[in-house]
Amino acid sequence: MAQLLTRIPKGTRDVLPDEVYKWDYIESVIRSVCRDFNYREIRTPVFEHTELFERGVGDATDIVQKEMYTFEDKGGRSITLRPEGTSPVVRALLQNSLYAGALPVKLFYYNLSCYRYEQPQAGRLREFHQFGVEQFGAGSAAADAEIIMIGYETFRRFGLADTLTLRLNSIGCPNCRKTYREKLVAYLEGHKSELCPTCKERMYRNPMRVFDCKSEICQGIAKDAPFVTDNLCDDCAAHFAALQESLKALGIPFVVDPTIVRGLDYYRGTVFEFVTSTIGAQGTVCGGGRYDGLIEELGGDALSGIGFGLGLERLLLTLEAAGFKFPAPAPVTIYLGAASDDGATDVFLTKLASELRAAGVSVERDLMGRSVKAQMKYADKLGARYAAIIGPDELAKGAVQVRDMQGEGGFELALDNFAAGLKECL
RNA sequence: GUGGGUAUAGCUCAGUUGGUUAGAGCGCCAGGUUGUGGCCCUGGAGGUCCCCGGUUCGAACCCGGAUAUCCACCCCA
Repeated sequence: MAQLLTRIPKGTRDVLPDEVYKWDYIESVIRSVCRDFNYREIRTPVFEHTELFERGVGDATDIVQKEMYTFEDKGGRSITLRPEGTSPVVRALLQNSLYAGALPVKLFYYNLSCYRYEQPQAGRLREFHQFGVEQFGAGSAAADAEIIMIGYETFRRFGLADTLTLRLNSIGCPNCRKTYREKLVAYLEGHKSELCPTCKERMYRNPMRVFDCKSEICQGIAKDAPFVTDNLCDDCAAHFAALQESLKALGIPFVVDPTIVRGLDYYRGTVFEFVTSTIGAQGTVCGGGRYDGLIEELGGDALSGIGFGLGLERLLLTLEAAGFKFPAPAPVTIYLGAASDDGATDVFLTKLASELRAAGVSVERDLMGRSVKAQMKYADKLGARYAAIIGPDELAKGAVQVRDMQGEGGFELALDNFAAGLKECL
């Protein structure tokens, strides 16, 4: 390789021409899902004021900040590249009073690029892309079920319904969570001496992390620890039960997993993840939950919200691991070659290509001045449906032999009516 | 931030105990008579063996460092 001036930044990816069609296909499927559920697209800027992403309180904040791409712009404002999709959407909802119309407000975003300063690994990049849905105003279990259904339906349309596991949990409202937290900490304090150093250290800061600690000893302790799901208040328990009933009625398989945690305080009640084991250690393809506290946190009136984010790179990895066959893009319809490099032929090819394109036929013409044989090889490589080689003979005769590149033989077409003639053969 | 693996042609990779002009497959280009692809055959182009230093008569190979990348940990809004 030649000495390059610079390479792509760590944790970022080029999407090359040979793989763009996969992204196009994913987009078309996801847009069809959003249309069927009647969600409307919203687009927000790549960067926001840093305060927007700093809203969480407590220890989560500085952990979060460590991974944010934050800088000062020329006007002295603190700017951050969005690390996630939900808070910009909430900001836009409030700023544009989208809540003032009929509720619920149902929004989605697609191919939202997000930025986090992390150590890259399988399924984890510094720039990644998300599809997400957000729904505001409905606090019912039916609303939860609809959001989860969108995720499930998306995976189902990709043939991944059996590849992914839906994990479901309720982390309760602030009241029952507080009670539960005290209970859990008290339990852990009883085993303090046995816990691994990490768990000991985060016992007060983030006690629920003990549930996904890798240490066998901690797992043994966690097994008998009190679960959130057994310690919900009556309202939260009823909501969670109703959601599970809905999912059962819909035939959506799930497992209740009390270890699913959300780091930030504004999460309420339902949280869920769609997880796969086929793409490495970062197997959460889709994660979401109810965030009834966020809207107030950002200065709005009390309004419930629920949504999910779905990692498009991880979705692509999952599809490829499953051997998914993406529909191939249509190759060029016809290759126009030059039998000689005289000016008249060249001008004629230019005009003919232009006519065909104006008629909606995709055309590639010789630009390299290569031999006829080399041009035919090139047309073959392109996967062109047809090829026609034009030179003085054809111009004199007013007709050309069109070769069928997918089979044998071909047919003759008049040059003065070529576009119309070719379209009849398509 | 921490740990491990890897780094040789455009791509995927060989490369002997350290020894002369560093290889294969694929891809690319050109030929296999005059103006027609696929299969086959022949030829060609293309390499600072990631970079810097060390050991040695001699380094792609051994040693040290740096960088990049992959994977995992951490974390996961």
